[in-house]
Amino acid sequence: MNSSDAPIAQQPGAHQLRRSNSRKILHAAWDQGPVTASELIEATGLTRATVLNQAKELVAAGWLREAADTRSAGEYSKGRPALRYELDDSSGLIAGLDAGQHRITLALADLTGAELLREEVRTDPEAGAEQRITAVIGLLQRTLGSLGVQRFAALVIAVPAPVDSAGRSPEHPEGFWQRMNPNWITALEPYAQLLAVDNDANLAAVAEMRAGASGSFAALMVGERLGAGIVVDGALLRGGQGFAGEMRALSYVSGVGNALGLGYLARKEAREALENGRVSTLRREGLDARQVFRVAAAGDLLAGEILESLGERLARIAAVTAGFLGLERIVLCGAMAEYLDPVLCIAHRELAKDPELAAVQLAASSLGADVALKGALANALDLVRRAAPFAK
Amino acid sequence: MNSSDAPIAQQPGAHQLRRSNSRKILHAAWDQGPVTASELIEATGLTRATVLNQAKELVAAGWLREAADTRSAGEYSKGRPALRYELDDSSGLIAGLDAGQHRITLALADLTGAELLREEVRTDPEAGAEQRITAVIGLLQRTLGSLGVQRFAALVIAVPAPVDSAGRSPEHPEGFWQRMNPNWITALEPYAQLLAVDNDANLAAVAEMRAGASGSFAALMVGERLGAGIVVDGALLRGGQGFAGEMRALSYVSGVGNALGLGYLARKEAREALENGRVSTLRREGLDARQVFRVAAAGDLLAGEILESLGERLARIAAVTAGFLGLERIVLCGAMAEYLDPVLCIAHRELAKDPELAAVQLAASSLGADVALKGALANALDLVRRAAPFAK
DNA sequence: TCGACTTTATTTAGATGCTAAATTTATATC
DNA sequence: GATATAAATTTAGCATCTAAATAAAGTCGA
Repeated sequence: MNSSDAPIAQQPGAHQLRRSNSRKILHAAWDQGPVTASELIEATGLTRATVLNQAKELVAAGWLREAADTRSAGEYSKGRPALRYELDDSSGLIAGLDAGQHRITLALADLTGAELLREEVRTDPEAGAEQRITAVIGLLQRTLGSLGVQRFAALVIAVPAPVDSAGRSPEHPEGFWQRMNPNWITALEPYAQLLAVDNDANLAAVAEMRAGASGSFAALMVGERLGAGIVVDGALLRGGQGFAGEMRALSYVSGVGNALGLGYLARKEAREALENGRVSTLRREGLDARQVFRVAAAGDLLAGEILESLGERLARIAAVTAGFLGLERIVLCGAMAEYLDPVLCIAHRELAKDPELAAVQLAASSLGADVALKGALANALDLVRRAAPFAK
Repeated sequence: MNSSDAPIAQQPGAHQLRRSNSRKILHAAWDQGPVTASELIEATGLTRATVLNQAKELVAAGWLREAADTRSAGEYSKGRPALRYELDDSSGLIAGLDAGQHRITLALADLTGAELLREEVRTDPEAGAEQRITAVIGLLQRTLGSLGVQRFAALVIAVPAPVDSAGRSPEHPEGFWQRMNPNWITALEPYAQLLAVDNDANLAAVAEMRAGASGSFAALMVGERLGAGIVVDGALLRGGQGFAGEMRALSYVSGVGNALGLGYLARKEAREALENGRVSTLRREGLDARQVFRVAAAGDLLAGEILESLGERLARIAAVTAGFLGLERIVLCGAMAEYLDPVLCIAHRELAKDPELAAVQLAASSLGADVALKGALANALDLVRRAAPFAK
């Protein structure tokens, strides 16, 4: 009997998860070339009416564009020619940034993931956070400016430090992690719609996933210091404060004892042996891992011994990491991956001694020295795909 | 100009994810007592019309029931009394089964998770798969029969073996894992609508999560053999063939060397010391871990040494597992957890020596000897909640 | 006991985003 | 130009929501 006016306010908001089909359609169109509506119907299980409707909206929103029709594309067909849509790759740029200790590399790609250009600047490894930030912002502004683009659709930054889910790195006694990750997220916020920071090994793992790895595996960076990106059941692990994949615990593993990288150890062992007067074809000038491998291949005894010790070490590291987590595969990443084969052979031999562990596959990555950067790009692309279609 | 009839068949199906709001409402009503529609509006953000509509349907479907109205429940209020709904807990039973080596325990609970009854049968640890299956089926049939229930809404089985995502266990040289998990999923399919098998340590981890644990931690079973349920970033790890949390790799950890449990080692070390003629108040008859702890508390030197060695061992195990994964916490589970304190103290002392590792919290579970069973129940409840509302 | 008041349920009228089916359009072939 | 084909477009209808108005069920004070 309430005859007063006052309408009862009911919750507004809503509209929640509607429009989920436009995402379906966009995703189905993403990685193929031009697609006809019929193919989209097939792929999404939606009705023709829906597909055409949504496709029209996606074109209006700048996510898709109409391509030449089926007939002109070659496939002969009777009947009315089908409309064809393709991803409007000009509608956004994605970026990956490898902010390493000595070098900062920026890679750009379009929305299909095709790389467009790459820029690189060197930095003083001792440089403070401020300097690094201005160097990166300069690089970004220059690149954006020269392309006449406001900002990137997504930017992912690879850093040599643990990174938690919020993009922060824990404190390090010497402040190294803070220097490597001076809160990039807030610093670079103006330059990308979607932004993420991650550990370089984690991004290497992402790159490996994109290249086909699946299930449970680790991407192990083997150069200067060991660090792993760990994927279990298809999901990248992060852990408290981003510590998953940190290799400090190797100090408890017998026959390993530290988390030093294979490259570092190759140099160190060679240098020490030479200082102790060992005979070898190794030269002290320009002594690096590559030289050790080369000389070993030519039959040098000392270098051979070094590789032997590295191989045994690697086998133990693989056995332990894989053992606790049920990893099926360990992929060795970094610049050394290209010439790591001899060490891999030794490690395989060692692993085969314990049949229970033979299940772990150990292999070198085929993605080259810039895996982390590739992973950053892959991750950036993924961010866009997951968020799309969003307003631009 | 095609005036023929032939209607173009367009995709049927559809209806996909609609009705998602009924799930929202059911979930909001699940763990509270009786709830008014207004409270559901608040909790779900939906309109009154929607909430009442869906609630009505959920009542019809047997998931909710109407409870006494607000007024009669005590809270005074003016105006028209609100309808109140509550979970119809009589509408389904969930079950957890701990299918251990020596003992099989069945626990039943209603849909709120309140435990109703527990049954236990002993089994010959050497019994074959067939025998174990018939024992379990007998137990289930008896229980279902006595309650006059067709089948459980969900049943989760805990087994002492690795279990992959399909519920299978890998082959074990002695066939142990197959005996413990003789493909329970297919064997027990008639007895529950939702069915899952998992490793007991994994389910212990689930129980800990239900009890409030979050982030990254491990539930470590410490009795006869070590085994862990590992949770990273809130997700339970499984790994290839379910091997995540297997502790075989401890054979590579210096000062540990094997995956034997603390209880087993306490007995073994005590027995060996006595055989070597060590003086102690320990008695050889009925020698078990508990006795070692008791005697140590009374000042026995030998027992004290044993606890000391267990503590140091535990510290290393914790450091290694936590180190690789960034675990924030390790919870010790199993029957021993209740009296494990002295060993924990020693382990804490050891961990504190390395400040980098002091971040790992080490604690005994407060969930008692039947953690795995509790986890199985929790998991079963979760299965139902995730699947609900489904046809019954 | 009656009515004012409060808080809720119920009803009614759109809006949205889809399906299903009929209809129209664009092209190739004969 | 008629015919066939395969597509786009239109139209109707349905399910599930929101928004707003209306009815109901109780309390409270006079």
